[in-house]
Amino acid sequence: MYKALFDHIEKFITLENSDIDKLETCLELSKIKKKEHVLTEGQICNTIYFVVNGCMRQYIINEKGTEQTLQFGIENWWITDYLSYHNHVPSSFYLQAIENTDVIAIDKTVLEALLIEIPSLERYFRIVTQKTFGAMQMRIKYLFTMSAEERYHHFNDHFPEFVQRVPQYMLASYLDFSAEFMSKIRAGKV
Amino acid sequence: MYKALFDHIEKFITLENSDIDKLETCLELSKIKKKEHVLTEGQICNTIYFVVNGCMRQYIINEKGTEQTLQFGIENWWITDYLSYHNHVPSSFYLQAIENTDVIAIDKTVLEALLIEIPSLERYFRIVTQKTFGAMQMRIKYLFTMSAEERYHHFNDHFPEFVQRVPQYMLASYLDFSAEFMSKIRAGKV
DNA sequence: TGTCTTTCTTGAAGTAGTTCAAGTTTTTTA
DNA sequence: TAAAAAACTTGAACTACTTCAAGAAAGACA
Repeated sequence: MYKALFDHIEKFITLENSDIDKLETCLELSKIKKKEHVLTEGQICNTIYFVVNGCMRQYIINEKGTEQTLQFGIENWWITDYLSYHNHVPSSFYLQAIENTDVIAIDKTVLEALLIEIPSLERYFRIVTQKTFGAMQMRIKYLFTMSAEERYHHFNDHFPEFVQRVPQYMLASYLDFSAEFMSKIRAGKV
Repeated sequence: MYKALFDHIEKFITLENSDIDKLETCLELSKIKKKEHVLTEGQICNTIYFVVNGCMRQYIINEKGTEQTLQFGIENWWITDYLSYHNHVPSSFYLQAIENTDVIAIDKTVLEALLIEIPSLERYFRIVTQKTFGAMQMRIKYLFTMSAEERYHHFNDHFPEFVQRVPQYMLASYLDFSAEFMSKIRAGKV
């Protein structure tokens, strides 16, 4: 089960066998049930999650009481609240499983120790974060330049399987429009 | 002039004197004139920029021919197109100085060599990128939950000096509304 | 200093989305 | 397999913005 993570790491750096052993002793697999939270608003986030199987999401509840999904995390993605994690401040977000999900959860103190033991992991996390940041820059571009309908079709063209996998209302909020409008787009009534 | 960067790095890691010497030989200061570009759409981005003095921005030109600013970079910020940088694909963005700006520009090949020579720099970049990513997550939250007027006041409350520093139309597009609407918000006509 | 360019302002008209409320369909659970 | 819960649909009314066009003000530079 840890293999998913080892494989992912080895896309970016080379691990010695001894590193793999060290890593293995630090990791712990955790099963998150659908709808279960691993972080809620106001908590301090001290953990970083690698999704092995399933799907997580980061969301907020706005002042109208509606959930808005800001980020999804599927297989081979890391997900956490980096601001709360690094600045040790209460989180503004919820982190929830939207399927039964297997994650590797690494506690901040464990990770710190690990990064000292295996410095090349710094490189791994640096590259992965920068690439994710690059994807986020593109997402902002799409949010800024495309209409709701264009965003939906663009997303659907690029990730058709994923669109089938999550409730429409979550995807709607991720693409920054209402669930009702999503319905109308899909029905061609717009 | 490099001191700004050394100081910034030492907020996160400790540099040996020998590291500082190594670093110093690799860095090159570059002066970017106001309105000058260091990256235009379609180019591959092979450089990462640390702003010492002045201000840069990342922007696009949308299909109506209007510029939309996606990101600003002021003193002590790194700015680049991470997607183009890592995936070696043409950039979707422009990177431009909006004031006469001093940057430390590090070429990808130079940086790669540097990171091998000074592995603790991986840690520096990892932490800086993750913190910036955290800030970006908050930005998305604000874009999703606040009205145009709220976004303006919120930004103005947090960065009043910066608001004075850039043209309103650039800030308007960064906050994702039109320059005209910005005018009306400021005049209280909304 | 004057001229050119850039930035900001204003109002009127238009529109891409939201909100609400109610009903229907699908999925989950006991 | 029935009942409950979650997710999706629909139309009508509304609104937070955009767009356009034109003029005014401020800033830059020859």
